[in-house]
Amino acid sequence: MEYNFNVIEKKWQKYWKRENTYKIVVNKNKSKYYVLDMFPYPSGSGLHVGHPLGYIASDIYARYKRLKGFNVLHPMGYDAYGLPSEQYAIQTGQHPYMTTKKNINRYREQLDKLGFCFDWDREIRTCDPKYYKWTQWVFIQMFNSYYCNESKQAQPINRLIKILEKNGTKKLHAACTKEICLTATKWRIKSEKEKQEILMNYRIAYLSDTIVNWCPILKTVLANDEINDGISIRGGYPIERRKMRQWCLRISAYANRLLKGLDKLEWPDSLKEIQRNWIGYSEGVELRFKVQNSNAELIIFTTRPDTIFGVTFIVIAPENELVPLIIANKKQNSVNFYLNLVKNQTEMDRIANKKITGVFTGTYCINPVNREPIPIWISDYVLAEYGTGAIMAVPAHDRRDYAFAKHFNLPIIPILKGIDISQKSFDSRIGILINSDFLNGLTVKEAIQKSKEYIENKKIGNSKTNYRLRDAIFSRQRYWGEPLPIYYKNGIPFSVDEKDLPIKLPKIDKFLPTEAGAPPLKRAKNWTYKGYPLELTTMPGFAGSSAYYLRYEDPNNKKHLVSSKANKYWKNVDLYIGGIEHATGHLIYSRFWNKFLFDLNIIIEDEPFKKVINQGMIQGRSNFVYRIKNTNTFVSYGLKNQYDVIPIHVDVNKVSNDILDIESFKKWNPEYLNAEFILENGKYICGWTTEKMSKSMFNVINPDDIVTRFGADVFRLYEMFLGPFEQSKPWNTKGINGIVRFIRNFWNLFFKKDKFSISNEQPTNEEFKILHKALKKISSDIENFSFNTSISAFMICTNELKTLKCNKYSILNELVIALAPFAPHISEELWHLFGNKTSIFDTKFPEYNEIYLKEDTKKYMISFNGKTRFSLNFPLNTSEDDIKNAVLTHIDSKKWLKNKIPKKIIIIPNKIINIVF
RNA sequence: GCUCGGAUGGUGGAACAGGUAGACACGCAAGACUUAAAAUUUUGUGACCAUUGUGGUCAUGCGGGUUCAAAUCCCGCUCCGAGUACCA
Repeated sequence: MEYNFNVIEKKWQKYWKRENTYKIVVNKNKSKYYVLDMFPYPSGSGLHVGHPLGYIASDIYARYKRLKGFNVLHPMGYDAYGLPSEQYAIQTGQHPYMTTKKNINRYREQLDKLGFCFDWDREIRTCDPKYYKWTQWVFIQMFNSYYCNESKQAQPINRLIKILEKNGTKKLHAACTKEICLTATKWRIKSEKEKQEILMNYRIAYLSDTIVNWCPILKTVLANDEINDGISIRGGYPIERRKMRQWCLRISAYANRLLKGLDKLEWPDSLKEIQRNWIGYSEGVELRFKVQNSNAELIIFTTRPDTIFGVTFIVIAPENELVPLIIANKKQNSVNFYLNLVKNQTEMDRIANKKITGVFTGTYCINPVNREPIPIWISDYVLAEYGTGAIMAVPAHDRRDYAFAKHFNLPIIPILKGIDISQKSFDSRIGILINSDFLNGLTVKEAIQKSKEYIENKKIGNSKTNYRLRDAIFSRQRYWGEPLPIYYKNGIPFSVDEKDLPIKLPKIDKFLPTEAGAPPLKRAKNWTYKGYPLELTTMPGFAGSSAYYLRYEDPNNKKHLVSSKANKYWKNVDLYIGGIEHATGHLIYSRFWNKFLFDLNIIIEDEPFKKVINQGMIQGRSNFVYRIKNTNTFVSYGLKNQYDVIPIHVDVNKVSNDILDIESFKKWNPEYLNAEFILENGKYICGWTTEKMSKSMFNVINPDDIVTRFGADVFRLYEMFLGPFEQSKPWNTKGINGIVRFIRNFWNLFFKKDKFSISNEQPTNEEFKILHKALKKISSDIENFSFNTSISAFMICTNELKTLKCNKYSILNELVIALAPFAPHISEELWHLFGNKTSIFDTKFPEYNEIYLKEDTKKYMISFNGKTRFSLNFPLNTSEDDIKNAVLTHIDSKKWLKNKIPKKIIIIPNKIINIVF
């Protein structure tokens, strides 16, 4: 009987829906397993074949775990806030909610066709007020918390106020924007406004003047992970650096925990490495340099205190607050000129201009170790936001300082023995110190240690750990995002009362910023709370996705983000599947939110995702035709070198197995209607290459088309068979026939002349062996995410059973269950043909049994000098001597070995016998 | 620049811990079936040499090394990919 996937797939999709097969509830008798996909942003163009890759893998794994007896939570939802809907709204006036809703429906339709086992009752959308109520709620908790460096966790801001009232800032171990010194008396006499400003210095969600990435075209601020090379990732617009008052999250306070936490996670090493680099741990010292003829002190951070005798100048960032205090009178003009120059360049200019610029302040400071005066310079190669925004320059041992010194003709003092610095600096940390007084003769490592001790003993500085990780800027001057639950009373920000959440996004007539440049929410009527104005900015894209996994655990809870009962059962995500592009964005922010909620005792795990797997990208496979220059003649791929040709992208849907469908190509574009073709072997062969899947390259494959032609099961199997899950690979419909054949062969095992025909005979040992060998490989491959090889095992097994004409129930029943995670529809159909009345997913995954895999003889490879020649079988417990003798006899019988005498015979039990001549 | 990956037939890729390199699949070639094509099916398929057959030589980016034995471990290089970048 022909396998009619159209009928069968629809039938079972309806059945699963009707029977609520995938509805999951807490069940204390079963262990939980939480499989999560990174939820999609529903874009207007729908899914292409690359999108479902991760969903298929998670679906297979979730079904597998379910069959293994776990209570599997496998939800899905939508990350609904985003720039494209907003841009579309600005252009068309259509409310982004409508666009988003339409896109979500389209996504759902496409996802449903693939037969996933999501529990749709738990669906969430980040733009739903019922959901973003909790995003706002977490923000309020952050606003009302500070980070205590002593207990290493978030604490209520009221606790901080009590400490300030009692001791001032003296014993305050709190993460802060900048160090403040204040006595309790002084704190008490501050005005309410002043007090609130001081608290802002400590809150985890705080308002601050920071240098931000401003995109003048989008009229909004962007985070570091939202830009690349000075250009916004969404839209590709240039970025400027501006100082603005913004809401920020003090993620930097968690830097150390975020770094340490990585060690116990089962994440890909590359992903962990990216996060480690992004957090950027560096250990060094902070040194105080007194400014000559002034009370000012410059604090600089260095990881190389051993180079202190090589310091020949100091450089501070143009934005450094101390700049006005330092400039000598006579240099006022030239410094101002330079500061203006720096201010007016965009981020892109700064990156593009590798030019060395800077200006001398006319002022000197004193090297705290050797008391030498050192000139202070200003240059934009020093960043205001890292360390203290000032560096000690050691041109002999730092590439950038070297370039600067050469450019402005400043002295260069080497402090390591026997190095050549005539062409470039010597940056590596290997060598013996010279020119360095008490450090002379030490290795760099020893010198770092000794200089550190010296600096601390002399009280001219202290040890310090710096992180590269910056606080997250949390304000966006946009409409389509969660409103911040903040209102202003006399200019002082207060958080909205929790019982008044959610603060719903107001209706506005236009989605653009106002003419005066205020954020779009300024357009809203009555945008107030208790009569006071509400915050105008909205939350960034990562807000809604930072704790969404918790909401799936208890999606309809009106009182809590997640009940402790639900959280105690479902805990955190066991397996999280998604792209590596979220390494420095979503995956860091969620870890931070999660740790914060953990500190507040709202949840019981301090990491959100135990195991992460990154799926590879599916690239497009573009096809080309070759047009002979200035003609309408196209030449086949193999002959193109004989002509002067221009390659042209051709729609991959007009090509099959790289052979062009000429008629369909002619109709594609009126220009080609009368085209001529130079063929090879009667065919027009197209060239091909691997590129990103995109409309402009005509290489987009729509999963709907594949499903229509081959069915969802074949599509699922083929995506997994394409190659290793974590590797990027091009889509190529060419090989799909292999899967079609496999499914047909598999199906035919159950049928004889169009009739379902299964025998109840006892299988032979050989048949059992075939089955159990496959089961062993399949289950271990699923556990290792090696889906392609596990499908190979199915193919081998199917072919072997086909050869044996085996249609025995005991064999096929188990095989069908094993296939169910991959091809749920066909398996469910066959399962019901066996006479079962419940879903196949309520049964148990078959265990393999070693008994059937046992061999009575052991195969030994016989190799000469390591090169394998032939193999011999020996009964299991043959002694080494017997084996040796047998081998020697065997060699003797070979004519061509007559004159050779073995020097040594090495026997590796059960494996190999190597004979050395 | 720094960090992390990777390189295996015509193609996608197998090879668990160093032990038969190329599983499985695509493609290709030849045969069967067919008026023909498609589909199906059988056989072959790393390269080279030899051949009635058994066989032999070379092969996992390049050059070395360790080992009885290396795609796998070590050292050096080439190329490709990813992340990050005046982070002091």
